[in-house]
Amino acid sequence: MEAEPNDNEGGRVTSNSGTDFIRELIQSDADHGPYGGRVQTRFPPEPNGFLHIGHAKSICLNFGVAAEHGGRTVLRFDDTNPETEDERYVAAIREDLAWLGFEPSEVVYASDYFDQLHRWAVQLIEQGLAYVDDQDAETISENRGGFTTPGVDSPWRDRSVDENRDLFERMTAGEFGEGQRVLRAKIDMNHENMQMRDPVMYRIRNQHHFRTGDSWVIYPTYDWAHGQSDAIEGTTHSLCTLEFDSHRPLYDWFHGALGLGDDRPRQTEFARLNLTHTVLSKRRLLQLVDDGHVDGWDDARMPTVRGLRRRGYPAQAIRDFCGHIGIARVNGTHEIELLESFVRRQHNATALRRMAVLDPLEVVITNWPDGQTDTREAINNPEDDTAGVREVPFSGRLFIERDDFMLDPPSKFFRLAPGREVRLRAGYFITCNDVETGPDGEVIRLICTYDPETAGGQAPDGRKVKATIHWVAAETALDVKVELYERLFTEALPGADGADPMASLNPDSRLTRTAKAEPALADIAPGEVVQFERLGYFARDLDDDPNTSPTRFHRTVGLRDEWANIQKRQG
RNA sequence: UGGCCCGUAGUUCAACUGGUUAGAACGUCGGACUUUGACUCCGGAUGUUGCAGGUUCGAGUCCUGCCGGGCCAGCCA
Repeated sequence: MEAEPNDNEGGRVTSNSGTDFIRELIQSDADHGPYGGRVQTRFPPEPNGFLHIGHAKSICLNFGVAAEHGGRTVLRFDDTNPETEDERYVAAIREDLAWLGFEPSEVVYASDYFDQLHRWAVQLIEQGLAYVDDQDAETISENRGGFTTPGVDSPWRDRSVDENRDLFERMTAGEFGEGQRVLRAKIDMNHENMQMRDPVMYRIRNQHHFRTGDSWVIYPTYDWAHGQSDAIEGTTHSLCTLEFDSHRPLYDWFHGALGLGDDRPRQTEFARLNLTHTVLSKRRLLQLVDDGHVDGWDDARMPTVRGLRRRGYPAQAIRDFCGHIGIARVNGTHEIELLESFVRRQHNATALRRMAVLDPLEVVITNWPDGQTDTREAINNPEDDTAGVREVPFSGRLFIERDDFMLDPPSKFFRLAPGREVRLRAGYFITCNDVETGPDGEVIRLICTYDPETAGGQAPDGRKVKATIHWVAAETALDVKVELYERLFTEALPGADGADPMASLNPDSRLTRTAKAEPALADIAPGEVVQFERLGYFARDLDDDPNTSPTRFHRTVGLRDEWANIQKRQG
């Protein structure tokens, strides 16, 4: 693995260093670990929500490291809690995973292992390492103790093996109500690690499970199901986020108690992804949806895979980002700008160019032959010779961007102003001779002339212009709805210092405009991303009717904008 | 309050496991180029490696103590 830092060959970007502590561990295990060179990972989502960019990091890691060693990655749905889980999430997760570009070696469910888990639970009971507790949830919680106070043994902790076995079978058979009894591991109520104070293995839930139906009324907890599922599948490296660090001793304890061999799975934790100006917790995302701050899980402002997809973020850019940010044990927050830079890099190479005007200002060309329409040829993508050219209609009445004109421009402003000449991209040079203003002094129309000698954009006399601006011919313009997005949260770290994250929700995170666009925009398919010249990348809505002219675009990300920086600096 | 994890440019990560002047990306600033103020190219700035001691010829790396942040007391995952 001699990857150069930030190697961008073939459009694939490697991580900062090309390696990380997890890859080093796996390499070492592959060389002389207990797995005989085998590497197997798993991605274990709970089917109760949609995948987001944080999951993408985990997916890239799990699938990435396995692939690097010719290993396998299992997609395992962690369906141990029928309360919130549902089939529809399974479908969505599989779809998102495929869109991200990953194919699992196998698709399984923790519920596939319910029989085995149950047999193992009985085994632990017989070994005297698990017991049925009759205490209710509140009492169990009280008796668990605190960080500085030891726990109190349950009065049912020393039941006989026979009684435990009998009670557990009756739990399984549905003789008791929810919350009446649980199965607990018998470890140490005085352990300094709270996870080891006799954790619950099974609880009673009289609920219909979307896969096992009504055949079970007891369901394994995460701690009991997860590590054992890993073991059943032959996972070698169980990679999870930092908050499970304190669960690792328990993860290992179960395997040890069951007498698993040295080739049992090992858990390694890494930092979850955080991104500025957004939230990534399931709870917060749900809140955004439920409170109607966004249209749904697939709203283009959501950091969900579906949201990013609608927004026009390419899977490749997401993968490159995940590969680049690396893996560490430090809980940090990545700047969303980094993700955006990968999105731009990708689209710059591949996106077709089109012209659209978001805030139209009318331009009348006084020396243009009345009623005549000309056709200009424009390059589809200067970064890609194979993308070809297209025809753009030109006429005596045009729209340009309101921002591209100033009545009284500062010295740094290069664009159009009274008496100034600029180039219309792929068109002609035009000069502004006069300005029509409305009652409040606002500019409503520019009176210009064009230079017929500058067709194609070059002046035969060699004179230069300081700016090239985009434009659209009025008569042939398409009206399209364009969604402009700003940060979902104004604060870089919503909820920092204990604040309510929702307090920094940006009320103007979406701005809808009706843009004037050139006719060739009709060539763009739903889901496809184009560059509106000088403005940014825009994705045609996925649900737009492919048989009609485009009606809706989402701004994926703006272009880098030096002029905006200059303005910002000068206040 | 106890235990565990973690502190390296603004941000995220490197630093060949104790060895020369601590690097890169994104961001930022300046310049070149330009029919996108984009892209590309060149260059600059930003570090008391959290702090204080210690070991050593030599410490970002090892040790001790502080400080700061995160996680843990669900029958959630």
